[in-house]
Amino acid sequence: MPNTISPSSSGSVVHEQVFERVREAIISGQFSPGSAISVRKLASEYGVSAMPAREAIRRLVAMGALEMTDTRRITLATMSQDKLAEIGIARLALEPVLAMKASEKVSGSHRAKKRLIDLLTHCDNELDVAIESGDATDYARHNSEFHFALYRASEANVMLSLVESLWMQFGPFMRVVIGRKGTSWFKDDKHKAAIEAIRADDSALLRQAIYEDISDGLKSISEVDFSSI
Amino acid sequence: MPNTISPSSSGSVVHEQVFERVREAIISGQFSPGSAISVRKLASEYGVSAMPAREAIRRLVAMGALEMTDTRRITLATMSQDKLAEIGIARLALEPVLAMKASEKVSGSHRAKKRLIDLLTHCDNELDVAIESGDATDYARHNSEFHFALYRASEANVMLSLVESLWMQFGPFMRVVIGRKGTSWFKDDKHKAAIEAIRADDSALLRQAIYEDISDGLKSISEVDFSSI
DNA sequence: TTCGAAAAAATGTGATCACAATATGGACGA
DNA sequence: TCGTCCATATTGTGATCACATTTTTTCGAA
Repeated sequence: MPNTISPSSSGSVVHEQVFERVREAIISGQFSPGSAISVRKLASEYGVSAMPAREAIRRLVAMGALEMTDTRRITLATMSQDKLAEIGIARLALEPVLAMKASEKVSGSHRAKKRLIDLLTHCDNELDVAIESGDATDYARHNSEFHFALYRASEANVMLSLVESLWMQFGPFMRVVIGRKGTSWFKDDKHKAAIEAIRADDSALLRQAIYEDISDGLKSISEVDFSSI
Repeated sequence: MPNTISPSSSGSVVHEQVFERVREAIISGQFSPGSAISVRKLASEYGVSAMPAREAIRRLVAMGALEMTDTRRITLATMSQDKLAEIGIARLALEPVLAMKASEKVSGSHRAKKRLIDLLTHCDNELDVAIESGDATDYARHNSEFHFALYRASEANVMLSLVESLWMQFGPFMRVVIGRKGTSWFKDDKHKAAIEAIRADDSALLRQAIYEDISDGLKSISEVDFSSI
């Protein structure tokens, strides 16, 4: 039981720790779309009682990461053409703005800017390793880490929460697509361009880079056959 | 205790009914920003046990409608200049798109289009009554009803959920602002222009009308003194 | 072997209790 | 009158149980 939650985990509230763990797992694609989740299974998996698992699940359902069937069964969110289109529109509308805000935030402080650039460079390097090795799970995790490291720097928590919700909804689906098409299909991201834009304090250019990064990614998966996922 | 939840309420799940009731109350501004909420109080107010109240609260916290203090107290979300700016950006990015999608959805069916126009006209008429009578609560409720009647017609549930989250966050604050400045301050909305745009199947024009409606509303409250709310 | 009905297991939900932490109100002293 | 401290009430959280419903498995008949 390597997933057992230790008392030292961040946040002394158990249901919060469960939520964070599951969130991480969902975004990095460790669950399959439509797969079943249950209160007791989740509880025993993390070595907690039913209550924290219930609360974490309730929260994940509210964020759209989990769905409840008509018979009150809990599953991971599924994907459809329409839903993916919606998520694409929302991502393109929100994430470039977050990126721009992040750039503007750190442009005033050399220290903060360097810290962000270093962090993003680190994430991107790990991403390149994942692409090289073809590990879809690592790719999904490090790609999300790159984006959210950038977005978090904007300190725009309201919009950040919306974007998190979006990522949790397409994360499991994205993981399947990556595993099917191969990580190399997604190697031409705009991450290095984004880092350079931050370095140049060019928030408009960063906005453009993130927009294209998202747009390209969406294009890569638009011709996927949904019926088999 | 007129708020007691009856067994016949929609959705046989109690915590869902509690959630809906509180959500409605929050959007229509029946709570003050920062006011205290507790599990047991909410439970007794709706005549239910603690569990459904807990689950409803958890869900509302996940949507940003409620906040948890550092000492684990539950309060209604508060507002700040930064937060309002974020909400404004997100609203302007998402809601006009929802409106456009709604217009495109109903433009194919005369019956659906007429139904939507009638519904929106009804909402707008009630809104005018609220403006006339100066009832801030009625204004808040009917204004939200107008917007969401439109957005729901888009059948874009992912984006709709994001927008709902935004409204629940600024709803209580908005209610205070309306009560302070008076409903007549908000009488120059673009609702009638929006209805006409739908009638003309001009989704771009509708998009513009909703954008301006939101933009004007934001402008009206941008000079509010936050420290007293 | 296959299909369907019955038995068994699993599941979400609601209710209640215990507990540690926090907030509240009042008494007391300066 | 004002601040400090303490007793009390309130609160979020976790744990456990019961129950109705649903899912899964089992087993026997065709």
